[in-house]
Amino acid sequence: MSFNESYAGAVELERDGERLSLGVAARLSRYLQVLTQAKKMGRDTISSQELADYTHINSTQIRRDLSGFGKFGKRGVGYNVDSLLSQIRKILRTSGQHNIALFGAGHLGKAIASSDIFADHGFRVVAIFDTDPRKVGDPIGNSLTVRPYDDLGAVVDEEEIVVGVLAVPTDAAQAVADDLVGAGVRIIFNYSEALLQVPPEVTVHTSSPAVDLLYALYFYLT
Amino acid sequence: MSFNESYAGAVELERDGERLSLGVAARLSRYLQVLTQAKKMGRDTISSQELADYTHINSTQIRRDLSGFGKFGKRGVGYNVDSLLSQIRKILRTSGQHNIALFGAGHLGKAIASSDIFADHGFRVVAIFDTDPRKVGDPIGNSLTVRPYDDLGAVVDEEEIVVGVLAVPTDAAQAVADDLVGAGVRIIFNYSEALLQVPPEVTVHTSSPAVDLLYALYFYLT
DNA sequence: TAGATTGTTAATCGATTAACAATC
DNA sequence: TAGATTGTTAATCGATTAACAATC
Repeated sequence: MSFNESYAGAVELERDGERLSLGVAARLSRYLQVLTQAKKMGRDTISSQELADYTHINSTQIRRDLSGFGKFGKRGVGYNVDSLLSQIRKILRTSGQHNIALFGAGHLGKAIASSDIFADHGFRVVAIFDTDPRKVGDPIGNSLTVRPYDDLGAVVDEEEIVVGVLAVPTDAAQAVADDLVGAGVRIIFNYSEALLQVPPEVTVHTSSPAVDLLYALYFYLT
Repeated sequence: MSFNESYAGAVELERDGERLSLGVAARLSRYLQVLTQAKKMGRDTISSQELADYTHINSTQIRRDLSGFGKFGKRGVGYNVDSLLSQIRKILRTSGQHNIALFGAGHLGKAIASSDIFADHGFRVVAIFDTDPRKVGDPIGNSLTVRPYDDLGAVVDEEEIVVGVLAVPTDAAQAVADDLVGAGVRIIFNYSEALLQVPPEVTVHTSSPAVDLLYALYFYLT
């Protein structure tokens, strides 16, 4: 492994599997999201202040986060969108391809499956399941069709699924979580309101669009 | 105004419009969400450790957050679910009724409109709009029908809309935001990927289910 | 009593912010 | 050069964590 002296901060990242902190990873992801959109809008450069306006993250914090990994900006100009995009992708290791299975072909499942945000960032939704036989075979998004729930185990193995996303009704969520754990999946994304019980080696992340809205409203309305 | 000595922390909250910090408000909302679900599951009490397991917030942090407003727990037992629910609701002032207008009757719009989480917390989606004339009049959720987009101004006035939620395609979001601002709405929730330009007195909160997933995956996968 | 869990302290770490020299 | 914006320092604030007496 070799690296330039001026990227001393990046050493931190590489050193014996040392992870980014949750906070830094979250912020870098948000910069990535804004940069991706800025690029689509044809922007060449962007300043830390503009990133701050869009993310509500303090501009000093942004410059600090970035300068920890190298000198990516030009004083008086800002950051080059393309170059910053590729730097952050490198830091977040988004080059790897990770496969996702989605459960529930209802409104939320369709909304998630149709989003182009995964393709934008190197993730792929490779399967969508539903227990309703009438939905099996329905086309979803560009390239998927709804599969029968019983295929879960086989698909997890064959497609190397690392994440299961639950967009099912609250009272169905625990059963799906159990089956995913049984199939060897260690990361579960829960968009239902269920409080899931899983073994300690499995990580559950719960959030839902409506809950996000609520949380922010509490703040803005007071 | 009168209050018990033992609730000294709450004074902080009442004192001349002093706000909760963003962090505290966010965490209290998450406790509320877990408590609501725990209550539905028939639980009577819950410990700070259980809240920590479900929210991934440190249990000491949780006890600290709560003890700032009063002594809500019983040592050796935990917190009474009902009583903690009502205390947090009081702190977050969720008694008030706030009306929301939703834009976009696609998959995400329908998913949000059908969620019962708003009703659970004193918010109401009172209108859903779409520019597609074929969707106008369609029933959504329990009590709504899709309204024509041109009714926006009138509905904002008549229904006292305080929040506009954008579940529209990215390239349509800015136009809706402009119209909402023109109608006097000051809080916009953006579930599209668009980077919205609004006047300084308007707050935009951008998030989308797929982006949330991305952000957390970066962390869990490394 | 014995076991469990709160409420609280103290120590540490990371986030936030203002300020400003460096420099494009 | 003049204006803008980065990279970085220093000071402050809030979050995190361990530890433990109080007490249910």
